[in-house]
Amino acid sequence: MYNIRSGKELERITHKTMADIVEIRLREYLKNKALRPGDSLPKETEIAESLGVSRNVVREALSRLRMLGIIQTKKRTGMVVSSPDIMGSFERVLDPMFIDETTLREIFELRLILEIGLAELLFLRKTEADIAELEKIAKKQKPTTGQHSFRIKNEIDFHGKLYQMTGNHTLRRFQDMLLPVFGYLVSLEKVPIIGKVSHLDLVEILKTGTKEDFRQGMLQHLEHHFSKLH
Amino acid sequence: MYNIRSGKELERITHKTMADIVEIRLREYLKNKALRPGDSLPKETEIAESLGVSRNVVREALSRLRMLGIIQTKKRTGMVVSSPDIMGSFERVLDPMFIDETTLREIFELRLILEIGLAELLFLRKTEADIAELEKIAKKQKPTTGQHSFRIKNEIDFHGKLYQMTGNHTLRRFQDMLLPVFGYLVSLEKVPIIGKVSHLDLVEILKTGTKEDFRQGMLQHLEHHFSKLH
DNA sequence: TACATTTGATATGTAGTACATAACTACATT
DNA sequence: AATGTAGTTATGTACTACATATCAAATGTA
Repeated sequence: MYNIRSGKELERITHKTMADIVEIRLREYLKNKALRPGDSLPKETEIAESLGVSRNVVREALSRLRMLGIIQTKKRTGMVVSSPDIMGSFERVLDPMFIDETTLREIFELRLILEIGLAELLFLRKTEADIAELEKIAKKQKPTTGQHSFRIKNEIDFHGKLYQMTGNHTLRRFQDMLLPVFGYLVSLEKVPIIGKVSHLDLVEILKTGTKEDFRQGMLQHLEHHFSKLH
Repeated sequence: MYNIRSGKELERITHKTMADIVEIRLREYLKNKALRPGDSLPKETEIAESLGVSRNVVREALSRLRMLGIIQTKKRTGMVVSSPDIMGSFERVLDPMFIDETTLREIFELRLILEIGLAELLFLRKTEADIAELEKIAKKQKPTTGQHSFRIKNEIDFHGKLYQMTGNHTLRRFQDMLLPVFGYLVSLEKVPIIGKVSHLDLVEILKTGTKEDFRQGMLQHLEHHFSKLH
């Protein structure tokens, strides 16, 4: 059960436990049998017997798949394949607590990139109602009375609304998860930095401008973030 | 252990198993004690006793954290907190097999958006050597002899190189994971569609053009994908 | 003293048994 | 036909026992 990757360097020897192996075998099983959500799996005892391991080990592997939402279990009925919430599983590890500084910065960049590309979907799907709501959020922000915590909340509300306006639910949830990372890094700013282009300016562009205008506007709005990249 | 959300509608009753609860409690424990990678956890039997559950249940919960890379275990030494590979955990569920059509489309959109925003990092970090390599990849593609599988591979190589050139490792891996989804959707195309702007054109823009030129070029290159959105 | 070897202790890994519990099925009751 | 009851079954939980890797201290050797 040892695994030495024969490359240039000596890599870490990783020991696979039975639970690891069973997890892999179960994934292969799902793939090979091309099981779709709703299809049912053999019962725990059968799996254990087939693989020649204790039910205990099987349950540890199943517990993982269950957590990810790949399978669902019910007493007496047994187990069925399910469609996992892909963002939910992402969320399980995306905690600034665990993540090293480098990755945090990279995730931050990822967000900036998304924000620029957003214009595409935004101009495809924006509605009058959405723009009105966005404007309401933008107007709440008073540049002078800068309570730091409020500023961040408003920032989140505005950009969150933008993501929601794309009509892409997955994208919206992705941003939701990136928020803690974003918040963490912004909280390091001592002085609140206001971009040359305000939220209200962006709303105006959405009303009367073009996709390209919006991209440029967003770039200006996030200028102080981009300028920190190197 | 029942949970009835008292709202307007009757919502589904969700049953939390002990393993679910223990998983949550362990996450809280890590948070509250602000444990950092390297710090060690109590041993299984102690956790089981503290929480008043069997070691079995504790192991199922730990098995989940272990899979995500949040903790690592060694015999005799015990368990230590670890920094998870965030993309790795994503990978575990991002299989076109499990994902429903709607989410697949949303992920595809996500990729298109990234591709547009990419220009920011690209023009910040491109090097002569990278551009040379990119050009080599682009030249391999012969528009006439269009073996479908080769075309896809070349497509992946080119765009993969672009992501790699951003110097953002997380982004690169993110794209890697999106590839199966991308490949799946592109494979549905009967006739290979060539954009108005070719790979070689994009290379040329990288050499002599501006960020904005590149964004426009990429938009043209992916035009037939964008045109399908609504 | 310095180093190598052996031995024991310890926490995780695996196996197996037993029983609790939810939920389906079929049958009985009104 | 609707409701209630009993039996069956697969998962959920608990407990025990032992295997195994690994660290640390004790022992032996130069």
